Amino acid sequence: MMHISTKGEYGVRVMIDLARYYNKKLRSLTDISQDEGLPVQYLEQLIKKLRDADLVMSARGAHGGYQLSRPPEEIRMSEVLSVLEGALAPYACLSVNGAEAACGWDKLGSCSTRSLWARLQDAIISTLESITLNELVDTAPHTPIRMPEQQQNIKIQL
Amino acid sequence: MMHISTKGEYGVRVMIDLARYYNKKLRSLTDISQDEGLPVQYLEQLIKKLRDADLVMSARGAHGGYQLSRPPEEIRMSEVLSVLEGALAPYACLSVNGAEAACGWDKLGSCSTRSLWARLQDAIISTLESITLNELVDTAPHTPIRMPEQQQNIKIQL
DNA sequence: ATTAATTCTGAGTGAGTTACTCGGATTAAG
DNA sequence: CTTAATCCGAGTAACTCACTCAGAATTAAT
Repeated sequence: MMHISTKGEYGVRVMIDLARYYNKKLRSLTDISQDEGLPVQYLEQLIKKLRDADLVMSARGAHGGYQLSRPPEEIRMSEVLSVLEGALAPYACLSVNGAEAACGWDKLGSCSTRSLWARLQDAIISTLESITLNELVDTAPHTPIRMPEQQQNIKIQL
Repeated sequence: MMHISTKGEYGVRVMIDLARYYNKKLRSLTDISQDEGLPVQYLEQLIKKLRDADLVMSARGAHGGYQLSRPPEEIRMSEVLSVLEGALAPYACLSVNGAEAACGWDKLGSCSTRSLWARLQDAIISTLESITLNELVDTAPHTPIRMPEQQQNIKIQL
């Protein structure tokens, strides 16, 4: 029911790749794309978000590329994913700063589902905050691969 | 980033409504629709899933309607939401019976993001399993309302 | 200087999903 | 027989996703 889009999936893979080369050398998108098996031009879009959020730094021109702007152990998955998937709660029910306006139902005094989504959100956020980039690097042996067949969303089964 | 669609949101609201009338009387969709402020014909689709999953029972004809097939305290939100949102993990990375085939990357020996999604899934499932219908009924005072403005997805902010 | 390698940027696109609506068939109560 | 309800399948406008395309800007190496 809940799914991570390829933005999140690919973006995390890019971050893991960059973590492997942290403090070693710059990584170009074509290199990342080949080693991780992901479409370059799509990655350009994703990494722009990561750069805007100051999670990665870039160097332009020949022999340019990207690198993490912080050590992997200081990068939490909550940050990475909220940047990639574009977090924002249009329904103020779930806005983080509770001061925001209420949703349509809430204004009328009874938002029966609010506590449900709130607890779900808490669970998601706290687990993602508890996982840092270096944990993922450690568990994954690095063997460059080719791209699998056409991608789709990754659905999380309940 | 992760969002609950109106299927999940509306479906939960319907279940809460039915829980309020559990063992009292049948509830017709038009009644539910008016009291909860939701489009009838859309609810027809949703409640079909709930019935197929044996979460609710129906009676046809005049004075027909729906009722829960189990007491609210025996209905977990994990059940309700998986029925409504249609759970299935196309990427076997996340299939519940671990015996399934691996995803494209996994076959090649390195699925670096697997442990991340697995931990996220665990968190989501366990929180939803821990919440039963009657909890939501208790916290929400019942005041029939009209439909708010046009609905959209409910996004969960990170 | 020129070329090649790279980041950057904006626009476009085909396929799929979402959130519904429409039209009607079936069933049962009064 | 009429009315109230569940059932069922199809259709649709708007949106999102997962990309691609085309090209401008920047820099290193030759």
